[in-house]
Amino acid sequence: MTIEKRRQREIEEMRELILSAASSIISDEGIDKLSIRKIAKKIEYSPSIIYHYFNDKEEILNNIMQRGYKKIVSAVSSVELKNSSPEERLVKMTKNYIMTALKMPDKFMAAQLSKSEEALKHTSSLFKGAAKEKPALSSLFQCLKDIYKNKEIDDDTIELTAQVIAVSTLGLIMKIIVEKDIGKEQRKRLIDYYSEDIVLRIVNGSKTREGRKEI
Amino acid sequence: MTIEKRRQREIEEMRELILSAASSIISDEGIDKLSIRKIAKKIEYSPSIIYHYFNDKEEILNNIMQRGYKKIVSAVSSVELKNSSPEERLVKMTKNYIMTALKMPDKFMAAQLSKSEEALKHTSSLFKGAAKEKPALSSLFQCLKDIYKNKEIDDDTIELTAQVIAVSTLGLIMKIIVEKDIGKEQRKRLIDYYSEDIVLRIVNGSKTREGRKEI
Amino acid sequence: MTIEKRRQREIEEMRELILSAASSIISDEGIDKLSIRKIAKKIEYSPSIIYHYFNDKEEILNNIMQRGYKKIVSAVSSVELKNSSPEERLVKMTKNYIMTALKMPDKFMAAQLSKSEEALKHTSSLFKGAAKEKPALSSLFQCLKDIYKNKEIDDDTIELTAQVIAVSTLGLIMKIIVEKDIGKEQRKRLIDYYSEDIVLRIVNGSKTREGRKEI
Amino acid sequence: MTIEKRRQREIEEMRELILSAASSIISDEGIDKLSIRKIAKKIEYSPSIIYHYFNDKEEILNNIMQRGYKKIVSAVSSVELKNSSPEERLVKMTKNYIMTALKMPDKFMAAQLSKSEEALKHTSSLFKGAAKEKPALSSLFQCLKDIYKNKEIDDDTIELTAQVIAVSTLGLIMKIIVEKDIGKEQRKRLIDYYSEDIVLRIVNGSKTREGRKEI
DNA sequence: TATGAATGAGCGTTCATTCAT
DNA sequence: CATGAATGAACGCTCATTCAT
Repeated sequence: MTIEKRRQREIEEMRELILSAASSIISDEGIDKLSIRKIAKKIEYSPSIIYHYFNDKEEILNNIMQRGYKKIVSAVSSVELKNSSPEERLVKMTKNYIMTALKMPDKFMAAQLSKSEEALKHTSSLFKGAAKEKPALSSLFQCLKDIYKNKEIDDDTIELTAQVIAVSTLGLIMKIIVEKDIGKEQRKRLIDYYSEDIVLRIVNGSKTREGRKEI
Repeated sequence: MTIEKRRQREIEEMRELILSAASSIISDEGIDKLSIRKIAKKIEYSPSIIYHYFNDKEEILNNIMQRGYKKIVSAVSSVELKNSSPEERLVKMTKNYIMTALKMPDKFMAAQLSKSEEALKHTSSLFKGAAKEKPALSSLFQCLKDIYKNKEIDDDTIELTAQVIAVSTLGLIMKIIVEKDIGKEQRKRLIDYYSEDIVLRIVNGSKTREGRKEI
Repeated sequence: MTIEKRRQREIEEMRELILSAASSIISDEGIDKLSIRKIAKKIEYSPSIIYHYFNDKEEILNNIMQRGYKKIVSAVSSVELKNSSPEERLVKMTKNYIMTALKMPDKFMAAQLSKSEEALKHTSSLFKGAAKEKPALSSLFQCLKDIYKNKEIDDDTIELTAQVIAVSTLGLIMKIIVEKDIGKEQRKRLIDYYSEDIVLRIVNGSKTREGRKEI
Repeated sequence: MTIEKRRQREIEEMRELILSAASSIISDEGIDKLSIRKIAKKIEYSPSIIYHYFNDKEEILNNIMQRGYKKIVSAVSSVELKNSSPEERLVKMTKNYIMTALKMPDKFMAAQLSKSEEALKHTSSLFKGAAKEKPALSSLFQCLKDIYKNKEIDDDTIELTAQVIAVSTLGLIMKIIVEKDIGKEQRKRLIDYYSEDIVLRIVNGSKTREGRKEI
């Protein structure tokens, strides 16, 4: 039994090794520069051995992506501050999302930018009804509903708002990843300002000064 | 002199020919399917001649991207509705930006996601002081200044806001590109809602309901 | 002793298992799609174990082919219709040969077309004296001798005739295999016409119309 | 003009070089062991250059085969001995066929044994009506008609006879190629006996001794 | 006895690039 | 100015085989 367990562990370790090598190549050179041979060179094994642990290149890519989704989803969903206002939760959620994504920039980018069906199964979030299907978006949607509970805003609009917040945040994350040299301080300024101010303005704001008076 | 001028012109024409061929390949097949051979076939010359006009493939790509930036900059800057409010200008700007980017999705993505120094020279916009250096961001910054002209908001914050709006818009654009099958209607809904509502909320909004009342 | 016998039997069983798996792969996908891995998958063992029972892939192939020869030989030799004329036996023999070969087209082709020494040891039949060495050809030779028993035809010529009949039949078989889509009906027509008419003409026929009259 | 002609010639030479290298590999190792890389090694060029002269491996194979067909067809069709009997023509035809095929054993085998549609377009000859479509078979068919002109034999049967003669001859050729070491003398014996005796027996022979008497 | 890890060679093909002409 | 010949590296992938356990 132990021997089999050890083998299982070794397999898992090798898979991990391959995946992390792949991840780092993606982050260094971009997803379409990833090649089996490069992975092999990086882990100092022959290319063929990779096919012992994965069926093909796509399986490797799918694995990298799925790990990303899971972390993101749990980062967003796990915000359960019971005694806090929905606004506070929204801020926390946004920040969690950003921070989690920034901890795995390569994988995150790879996942979010892939147009493959496999990837889109997880990452698509702009279609009508996405708030019901996509776990991360759904958490955001619920949070917005709480915020709007005393107002008469239809679900479609709330979903739209959730989608826009999601993609906006994504834009910030991506740019922070791409512009890798902006410095910690500026990075913090942007993230804090965005998640503590901008997001709240989006949900609470009114379009114009005049509009605001009317409320 | 004239003969040299003609030569210069011919060179420019050939470069033009090559670049537009390359552009159309990128539009048709995506940026990573671009190859020197395909360009050559399209312009009906031999592959080698291309190296008379460009040092290598990268130079071609850089040129194409620079054109992209220019289009974006002019799309954003050319909003000169003199008789309109700055808010109206902001909306128009945002929409122009989105629409222009969506007309050249592959080039836009490639440019915005490249971590190469060449690309970052044009696309970086998150560093402190970017509003003064980057033409497109500068236009946005000016617009915000107009909106805030009666308020006491320091330039740093306005720059931050401009940066956040820029990256948010970018996020929307990218997601629309990646999720290529959301349908025209939903696409329009998102773009309109974002540029006509959300962006205005960002600039005019207050953080909380309570905060808003105080204004 | 018994334990060793059992081991021997188990080894033989395993070899059998491997060979029949290989055979079925060859039938399904053709001889050049046969691979150790596929055999291993089919018998649900690891590829390496196969090397315990065979030295290499070639040994497996040689074994499979030898079985083929045996089937052919027995198909030809087993025609023991005691009460029938040698002509009838010849017809039966030819048909048996064709039918047996067509039941294992890939193996048959591979064997007959291989120029390897191993293969030629079994398949060569054109050399002088082949009728004495090669079992299948020998059966044919005997049959011809019976047919010609009242004529004065030297053994060399009879051998030559046997060889020619053998290769002719081979040609028909191969073409039927290669032209896999001729249809059952036409196939039957060809086989019947060849084995019931042509072969008899070969053995009994005379060269020219004049010649025939003389008989 | 001359320069272009020279270039054309050089291209043709290179194609020839590639094709003959490919041919010799096929004859040495069999058609399914042919690889672009082996060709390249044999002609001492890089593998990629081959793609300057041929679009892909298949084009090379098709070329090899088509050359074969043409030679065969002309070998069979060009027998125009006006003052000779149809029987004499048949003998000559058969011998020409055999000799031509044996001059390019590799190509001939490759063509006749390929199951690819491309190849079968040229080599298939067993289907009903083949005598009308296939040039080589048609020549043979005409020859048989001349032989049978005073007898009442329907075209279908004549076609069948032509087909059987064709495949028989093929069988002889193939075996002679495969058994490459039978020696010149034996080879000649077989070819002469087959084309001068056997073939005539096939066309003129009757099934049984009794049958012959009836004629 | 049987395994799984690992290798190295090979496959067809595409590519950016160089160079003599 | 423009060409075509040529290269060498790289791609994903499959294979027969070896070896320590």
